[in-house]
Amino acid sequence: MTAEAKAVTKPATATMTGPASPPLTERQEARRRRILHASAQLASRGGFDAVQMREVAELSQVALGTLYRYFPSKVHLLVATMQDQLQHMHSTLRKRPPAGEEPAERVAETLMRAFRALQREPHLADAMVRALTFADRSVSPEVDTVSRLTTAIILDAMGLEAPPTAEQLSAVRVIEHTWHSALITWLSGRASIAQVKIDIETVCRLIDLTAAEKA
Amino acid sequence: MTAEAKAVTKPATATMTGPASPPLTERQEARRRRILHASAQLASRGGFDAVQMREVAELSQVALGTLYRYFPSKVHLLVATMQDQLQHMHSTLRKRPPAGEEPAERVAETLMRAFRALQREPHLADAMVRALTFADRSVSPEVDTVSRLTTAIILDAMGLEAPPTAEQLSAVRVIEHTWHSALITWLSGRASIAQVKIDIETVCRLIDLTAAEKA
DNA sequence: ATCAAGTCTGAAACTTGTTCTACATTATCC
DNA sequence: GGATAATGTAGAACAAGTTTCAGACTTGAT
Repeated sequence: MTAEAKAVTKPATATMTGPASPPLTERQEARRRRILHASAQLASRGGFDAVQMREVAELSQVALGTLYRYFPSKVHLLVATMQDQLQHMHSTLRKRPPAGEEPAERVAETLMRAFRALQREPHLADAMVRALTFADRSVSPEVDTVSRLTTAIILDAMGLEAPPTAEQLSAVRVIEHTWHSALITWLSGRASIAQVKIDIETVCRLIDLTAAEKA
Repeated sequence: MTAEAKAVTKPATATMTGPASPPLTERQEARRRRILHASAQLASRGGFDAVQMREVAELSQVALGTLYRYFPSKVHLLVATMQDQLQHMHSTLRKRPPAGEEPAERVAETLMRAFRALQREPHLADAMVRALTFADRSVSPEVDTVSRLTTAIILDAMGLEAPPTAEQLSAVRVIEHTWHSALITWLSGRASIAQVKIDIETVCRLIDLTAAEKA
C-alpha cells in the first residue's frame, strides 16, 4: 500500500508551491529545514537506501509521525530535497552565465556544470534522481515543480531574447528527458561520465535545429 | 539493505544472457516461465505495487526462497519481465515494418506502435518501467540487456543499409533516453499521450540531423 | 487566563521485501 | 542403485516504510 491520499492539513512546502497552504510558523519552518538537511546529509552518505525515515526523524529531532506529516513518504521527502538543491544550483548557475556563442552550446555547458556538481555528491544525486523517477502519481505536483525548475534553468541558459517558440519548448522537454535518463544510466554505472557528456551534447543539437529552421 | 551480491549458483536467464549459466532443466525452465507469467499477470492488475513477492510465489506455485533464487530481487524480476515482453514486441514489430520514407519517420512510427501496445496494459507498463529506472547497480547486466534490445528495435526501424555511424548511435541513445523518460512522465500522469507523441517526434528529428550532415 | 483546535511525541503495530533455517526432493556421478 | 551435492519447500525471522494512537504541548481566539 503506497501513500496515496494523505495530507489532511499538511504543512506543505513554503516555496511558491500550491495555491495557499497555511503559512508555517517559525518553528515549523525550522523543523522543515532540519528535516531537509538531515535528508540531504544521509543521502550524501549512502544514497537512496541510506535515507531511512527513522534516521531522518532522529537526526532532525522530530518524531516519526511528524516527519510523515511534513513529507508523506520517503519519495516526497527526497523530491523536496531535490527541489531545495535545485534552487541552490539555479542561483549558483545564474552567477556565471555560460559563455558559448550558440544557445545549444550554452545549454550543454550549463548542464555539464550541473553534472559536475552532482559528481561531487554522487550519493546525494543517486537518492534524488532515483526518487524523482520512481515517484508515482501521488507525488506529481512536487515532481512537476522540479521539472519547472529544470526547465527554467535550461531556458535561462539558452538566453533567448524573445519568449521561446513551441518548437523550442519541445526541444527543452526532450533535453530534460535526456538529462534525467542519462543521469540514471550514469548513477547505475551503465554509462561513463564521458558518455553522459556526449549524450547531452547530442541532444542539445536539437536546439540548433529549431534555430536553423527559422532561417 | 538491498540485494547486492547474491546468486551463488543462480539458475539465471536462459536467453543469450551472460557467458554461460548452467542450462536449466525442463522443470526449471517451466518454473521460470510460471514466475514470469505470474509477475506479468499481477503487474497488469495493479502495477509495481501489485507485484508482491509472496503473491508471485504463490501464483507460480513456487516457494518464496525459490523465487528469490531465480530472481534475486523484485526489481530483477520485473526487469526480466520487461525483457520477456520486449522480445515479444520485437518479433511483433518485425512482422509489419514501419512504412515511412525517412528513417526518422519510421522510428517515430515504431515507437508509437510500441507506445500504443503499452497503453493497452498501462499497469504492466508502470511496473516494468518503474523497475527499470529504479534499478541499481546490482541489476546493471539485466538492464543492459533491455537497453540492447531497445536499441535493436530502433536500429531495425531505421532500416539502414550500412552499419550505423557513431553519430547515429548517439542519436539512438538519446532517443532511448527520451523514450524512457517520456514514458515515466506519462505513467505518472504528468504528460498526456499527445505530449509523449510530440516528444518522440521531436527527438526523432535528431536522426534527420545526422543524415542531413552527410550531404 | 482559558478553552478548543491543531501539532508534536513516543511507542507500538502493520506491511512487504528480503534473508535464514531445517528438512524434503531431485539430479549427478560412480 | 546409492552416495552426495544441488535445488526446492515451508515457514519463521528481520528490516525499513508506513500507519495508528494516546497523551503532552502550542497556538489563537475569546
